Amino acid sequence: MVSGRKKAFDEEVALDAAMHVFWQKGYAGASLSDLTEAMAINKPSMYRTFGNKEELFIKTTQHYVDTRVKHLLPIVRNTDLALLQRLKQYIMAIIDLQCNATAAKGCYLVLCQSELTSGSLPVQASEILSNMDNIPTKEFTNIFTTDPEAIELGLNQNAEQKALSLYTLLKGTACMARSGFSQTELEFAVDNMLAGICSAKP
Amino acid sequence: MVSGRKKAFDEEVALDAAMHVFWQKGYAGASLSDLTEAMAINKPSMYRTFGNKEELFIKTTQHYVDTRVKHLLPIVRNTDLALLQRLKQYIMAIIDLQCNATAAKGCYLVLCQSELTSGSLPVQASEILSNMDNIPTKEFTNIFTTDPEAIELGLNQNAEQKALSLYTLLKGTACMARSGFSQTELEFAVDNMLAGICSAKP
DNA sequence: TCTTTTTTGTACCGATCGGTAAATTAATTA
DNA sequence: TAATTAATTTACCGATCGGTACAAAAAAGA
Repeated sequence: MVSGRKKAFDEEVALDAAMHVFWQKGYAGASLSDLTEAMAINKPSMYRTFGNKEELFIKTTQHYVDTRVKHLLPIVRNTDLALLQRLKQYIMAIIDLQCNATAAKGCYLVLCQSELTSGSLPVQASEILSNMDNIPTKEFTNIFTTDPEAIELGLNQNAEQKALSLYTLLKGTACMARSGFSQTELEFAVDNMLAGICSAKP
Repeated sequence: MVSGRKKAFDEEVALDAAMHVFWQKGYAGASLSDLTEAMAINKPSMYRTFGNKEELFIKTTQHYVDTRVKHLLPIVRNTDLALLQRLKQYIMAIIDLQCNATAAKGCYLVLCQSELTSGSLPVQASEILSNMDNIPTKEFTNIFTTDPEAIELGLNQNAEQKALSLYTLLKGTACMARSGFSQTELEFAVDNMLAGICSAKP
């Protein structure tokens, strides 16, 4: 076994606490004092364990995706359900995350992506957030162009625009959730957008 | 005439420059150095003319509404055009503002409203931004419940939810615009949402 | 010209920013 | 037990934050 004093905190717990700070304040708005206070450790422990503020942010971002976002994908890929049902369930699960998260409202990624244009983010963090900005649209587009049920509904026509419409909606609900709107209030917007996508004429 | 040295800068020009800085960096992210450099004045001139950072922000926020947002309202109130045409034109005019502004992408208000929950905004600025968050929904709701054409289309049914759907969409396009998406790409989302709202069954 | 009024430039304030040096404490190995 | 290794605490670093004191500069009235 490795010798030396034992770490007095759980890295995962500290990471989750830091994630909530970034979720609430963004990258630039979260000070090291905010972070280390929430993580219940002091600065040298943070720097020793996570590197620096940027590396901590990159790790919390990955932690957010791994623990909050990634596990929602099977919902929309579960072909046991009808396509529109899965789509609705998946979108509502995301909105549930946006509205009913324990500490911070809205979406961690949407908030921090708004800092991209500000130029306040370090380069590596910028690239990671920028790359994540295309994933949901690709997922929706892939479903619309390959799923038999989607093709039957005509969703393969202008698939990418329809996918972009859903992603735009989700960014909107993230903002609305941050402003305090409830999942129930936002559900109507989902229904309306889904209805619009299905009624679109080629 | 009032004696004393003449001001060497135009207040309106300086205000517009400050607005663009807040538009790009948000309230907390915009430092006084950023602001005074863009305004081409030094700090004592700024404090003498505008008070402090918060008062400057309040004035630039009002300046944004007055010069960028307010003049779009007649579009949606112009009953010479068919309802859906005006709605589309109005929404597209807002998206034009979000996508094609000279300096900063996205919406000044949406960006700064995301700072509300962060607690990084002074109280008075918070209240102003918070109050503005209800105006568009009220405008849409008012149209849906009073306009004869809207009633004929059934938009008076669940009017507030439909209004909230459009507002959610606009917040989404603001985020998308900030990420670099074009007005053309976002137009499809508008068409889909409008189609969804009109196809909604009571 | 001389005084008064206002703006400007410079230089600074305490507080906080992200980050770290150095010594202490705790756990392991020898 | 002694030596080694790692984590903790405290105290500090230069830079920047929002904000200001003070004196020089420029415009007016007397």
